[in-house]
Amino acid sequence: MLDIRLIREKPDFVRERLATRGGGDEARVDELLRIDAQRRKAETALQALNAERKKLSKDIGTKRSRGEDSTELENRVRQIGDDIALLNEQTSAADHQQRDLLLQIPNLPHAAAPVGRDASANPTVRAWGSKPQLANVLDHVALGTKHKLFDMERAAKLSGSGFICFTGAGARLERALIQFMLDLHTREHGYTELSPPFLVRRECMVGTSQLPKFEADMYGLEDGQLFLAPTAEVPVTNFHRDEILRADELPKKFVAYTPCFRREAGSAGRETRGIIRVHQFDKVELVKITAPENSYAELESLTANAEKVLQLLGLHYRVIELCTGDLGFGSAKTYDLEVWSPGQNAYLEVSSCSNFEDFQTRRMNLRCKGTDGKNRFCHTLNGSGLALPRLFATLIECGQTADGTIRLPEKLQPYFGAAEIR
RNA sequence: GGUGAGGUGGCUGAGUGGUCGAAAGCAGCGCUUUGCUAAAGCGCCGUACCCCAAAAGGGUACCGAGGGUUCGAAUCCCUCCCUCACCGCCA
Repeated sequence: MLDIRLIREKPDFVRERLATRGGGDEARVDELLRIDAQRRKAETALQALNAERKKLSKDIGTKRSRGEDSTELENRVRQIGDDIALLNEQTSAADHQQRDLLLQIPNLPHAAAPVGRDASANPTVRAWGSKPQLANVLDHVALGTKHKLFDMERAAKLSGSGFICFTGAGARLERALIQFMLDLHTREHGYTELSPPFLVRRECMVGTSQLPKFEADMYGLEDGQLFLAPTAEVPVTNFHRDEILRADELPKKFVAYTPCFRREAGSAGRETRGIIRVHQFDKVELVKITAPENSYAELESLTANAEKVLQLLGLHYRVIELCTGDLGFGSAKTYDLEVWSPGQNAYLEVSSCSNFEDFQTRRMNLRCKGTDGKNRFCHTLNGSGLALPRLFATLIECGQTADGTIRLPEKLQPYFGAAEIR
């Protein structure tokens, strides 16, 4: 959520930054300014009336205690009460209107973000490794079928299309990857492991900005209050919601494994083959809560932490920075990690590392006390470390050998319990 | 799911209709005293928003959340959330 004061004081700046996203949100600034002015006007009038009522009510108390007649005062206060009720309604209506609108407006892209319309304008920041030389490449679907690593048809029988059921060695490989990544981030990178609930309240979804705008993409329970978490970002970032953290306990670094549930409404057709895009997938997520001045340095290290997974698995990848038009709703700056999939003959996004600055903490009222004793909104960051299905797919594709076995990276072998899948 | 007891400032905890944004204690900050530490004394010590060009200053709201009663609500009533205890059910 943007700061209404920033919008009030620098409307042109806000319009200009929003315009770089290409979503047309800059057009809402004027509406917001109008509501803000209304709100403040009503609030000022309301406060004046409240002050008067407060004073007169005390006078009534005084008069009564002296045994004097206070009927006239009471009538006056009663009248003020009616006016207050009216103004109160106006004030809270304007207040809600303002908040509702603010919740719909995306974050401002970082000043240095590459400006562009869509993914084609995303610059590559760096790359690691090189494409493997493979002959007669089978893609992950063929490999998975051949080695019985997952069963798409039976998963559809259970839950419909877009679901996957890992089987046998495939299920074990999935589990090994999760364990491997959790160990790496907790032991080598200093993250605290969280195992959060997968169902989260509506407020949490608003806090991390999945709601109100993207409700159609979420799985909600019937009561409308609980949602299946679309990413561990939601429960983990909201862990400290409504708190004031001490400066000396920052940054908070959390890692969590959870399944992720997404309707992916309207996304069928592209990049949906096999297990590339499903309604439920596993992910290990990194989350940081930082002091405002450190968040960009923390984004670099968080991204490096995610990259480390791919490096240890020996998978070729590139890091791209999202341009303004491709940036997620709440993010000010995002790096995507894309791993090379020989089967898809394409790079696949396996991680998205973002700095939300105070966009989320404003929504969830998460602050920290500065050394000057003043409360400030923390900055939040998150990144996949990593998403499982695409990593799984790439791993088996890259591990395929001429003799038909799938060779696993050395680092993973102790977790899987074998060097290869036969 | 049922019954009962609760939710007050960083913490403990008083407060059942008016002068209560809220006693007191602890923690924290400043000053005084002191050879150091300690102790004692004094003062300060919540958050958000509004007015003001800004500062100074002034004001309003907030005692789990939201409604209601009342001239006036931390205090009375209703709904919800949460915590604790016991019962039921259950991996």
